[in-house]
Order: sequence, then structure tokens, then C-alpha cells
Amino acid sequence: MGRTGNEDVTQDWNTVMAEKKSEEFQGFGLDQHLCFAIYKANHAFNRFYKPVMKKLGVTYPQYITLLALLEKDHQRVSELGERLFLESNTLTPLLKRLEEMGYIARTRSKEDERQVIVSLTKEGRGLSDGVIDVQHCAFSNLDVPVETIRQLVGQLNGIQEMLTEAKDKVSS
Amino acid sequence: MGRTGNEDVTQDWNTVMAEKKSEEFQGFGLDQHLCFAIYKANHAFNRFYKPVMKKLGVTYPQYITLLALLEKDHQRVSELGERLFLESNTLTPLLKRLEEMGYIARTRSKEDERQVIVSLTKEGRGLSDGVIDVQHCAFSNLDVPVETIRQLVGQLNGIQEMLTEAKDKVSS
DNA sequence: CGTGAATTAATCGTGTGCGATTTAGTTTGA
DNA sequence: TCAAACTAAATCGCACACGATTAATTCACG
Repeated sequence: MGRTGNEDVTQDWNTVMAEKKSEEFQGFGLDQHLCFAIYKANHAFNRFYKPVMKKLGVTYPQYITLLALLEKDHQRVSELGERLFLESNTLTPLLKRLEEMGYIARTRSKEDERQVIVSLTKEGRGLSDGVIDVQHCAFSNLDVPVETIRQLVGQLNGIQEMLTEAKDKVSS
Repeated sequence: MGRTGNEDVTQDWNTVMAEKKSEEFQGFGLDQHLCFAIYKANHAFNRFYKPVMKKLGVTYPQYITLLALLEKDHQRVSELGERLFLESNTLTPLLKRLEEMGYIARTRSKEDERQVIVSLTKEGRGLSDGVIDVQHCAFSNLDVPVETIRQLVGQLNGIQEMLTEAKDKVSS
């Protein structure tokens, strides 16, 4: 990731902030916050996907979870959680719902009875076609070149990593 | 936003998808989904801001709400909701909590008793310094040029708008 | 061996987020 | 004028999200 230009950049920011502070919040709008842009985009995806996924009978987080399982089956709860940035307090009830719907199976590991292995059922694996349709539907409405999407994904992942690192650093 | 190259782009996508479908989900990972990148970045901001905002005693959505009020005071609930993409079912309890904390006041409009006007208290207005500190803290950990952030915000807003439009179109 | 530390899920409480409905207040029109 | 249509906010039920705790199992070290 490198430290290229960090000092200059925060210098700029400090200058900007000093100005803002003196002009009583003028022009310091919500719309200039990266966090708000991400918050909005996330909402928009959520709301856009919702009707599409009602056909599959799953929610957005359940959909993401199934994607993770289609990518790699037979994961432990904690393994899934690492991938999805969620913990057992969120995943356990979510997985129980997916189990009730018949998309996944939850079984205790034989080697270590503490671990719960999450696996797709035949019906769960059958979702991959529907998932691809969902993706197609989203993308065909986006009117953005594939390359731009790829680039955007890269930048967002970079920011996510920096924030995660920074949090770990700060909390020490 | 223009229609530039939409046909070519979806053509590309269809080609890609046809390939994917035949290669049993190989390489079609979570990490290539824009929605997942946004989901992760949003989580990261959430988690990053949480400890910082505990000092202010507010949650992330409450913080966003206060930002909207610092930008424009004395908004109706529905007005705030439009700005934040939330409705009264979410905002009402959130605002009641902010009211209990003493940051805002909720008063029925004299002209139209149906409307509730949300205003910052003196203590609420006093948060703007803390808010700026939060921003500074986030940014100084990001190591990304201001210009890149601005560009990213623009792209995300564009995508959000397209998704919102598309949803409205589809649901008709 | 055996007991305390560590690990893994599950559970609990609070706070969003949202579809659907309800309540209260306003406008409209026969 | 006054009931029906409309509007704004509140309420309800369910599903995340997460900090904190708990229960069950395994590991590590004396």
C-alpha cells in the first residue's frame, strides 16, 4: 500500500478542516463525506436487490452468505464470518433460517465438536443460476464499463483494508 | 449520465456470464462483486467510526442524522428521511433516542399538526467540533489523496442514482 | 492424568432497517 | 358541511448487526 504522499495529503486535509471550522459548517455537507456516499450506495444496492431476491426467498445478507458458500462449500461458522465480516451472534440465526429454508445444512464436526460445518444442500447449489441472473439484472441496469467497476472494487477494497488496519492500530 | 457504450458493455457482460455458467462458478468470487465491495467498505466505516463516536455517545446512523441537521436545521421527519434514505419507521425511534440524549428537540408544527420538526439543541449544535475531529481521524488514517476521494464519491453517487432509478423503473 | 486457559458457537439486549398497518390531522369535493 | 381521500408520523413484526456474556469442548502445562 505504501506511504506515498501521506504527509502532504493530511496536510491538505488539515488546511481544509481549519477553513471549515471557521466558516460555520458551510459547504461541509453530507454529500462530501465518503462514508455517506458508501452508506447511500449500500442502501441502493440493498433496495435494488430486494425485489429481485424475493423470487429466491432470501434477504440480502442471506444472499451474500450463499455466494460465499457457492464459492467455497463446507465452511465453519467462524470461517464464513471471517469472509463476511460477521460473527456468530449474527450468523447463527441467519444460518438457522437458511437451514429451515432447505438451502444449507449445519452439522457438528466429528473431529472437533465445537465447530459447526455449514454446507449447501442440493437445493442450495441449485441457486447459482438464480444468482447469476441477479448479477446480470444489476449490471445491465448500471451502464458502467466493466473496467470501471473493477477499478472501483479495487479502490473500495483498498479503503476497507486501510480502515480495518487503522482500527486495529487505534484500538491497541 | 448518458448511454455511451451501454450495448457493448452488456454484451461483454453476457459473454462473461455465459462462460461463467459453464465453468461451475469457478473464479466468480464474492470479491468481484461491486455490491460486496460496497458492503465491506460500509462495514469497515461502521466499525472504524464506532469507537470514535462512543466519545460522543452516538451510533453511526445517529451521527449521520446529526450531520444532516448540522447542514440544515429544523427539518421535518419526512424531509430528513428523504436526505438519509430512511422512513419514519426507522427515524422515529432513532430521533427519540437523540432527543433523550438532549441533542435534538421534536416539536409538532403549528401550521400542520401532522408534521414533526426536528431541531438541534444548543448541545446538538455544539457537536460540530467533535464531528470535524471524527472526519479528521478517519481521513488521516486513509492515506488517499483528496482528489481520489472526491472522484470516488462521485462514482458511488452515480451508481447509487442509477440503481435508484432502475429500481423505480423495474417496480412499475 | 487433571485443571485452568483457550476456542467455538450460541444466547441476550439494544439499535437499526424496512414492509405493512394504524392513528391523527388536513384537504377535497359532492 | 361533512365524509372520503390523502398525508405525516407512529407503531408493529421480523431480520440483521454487534458488544457482552455463556456453554460446551479442546488444549496445554504442570
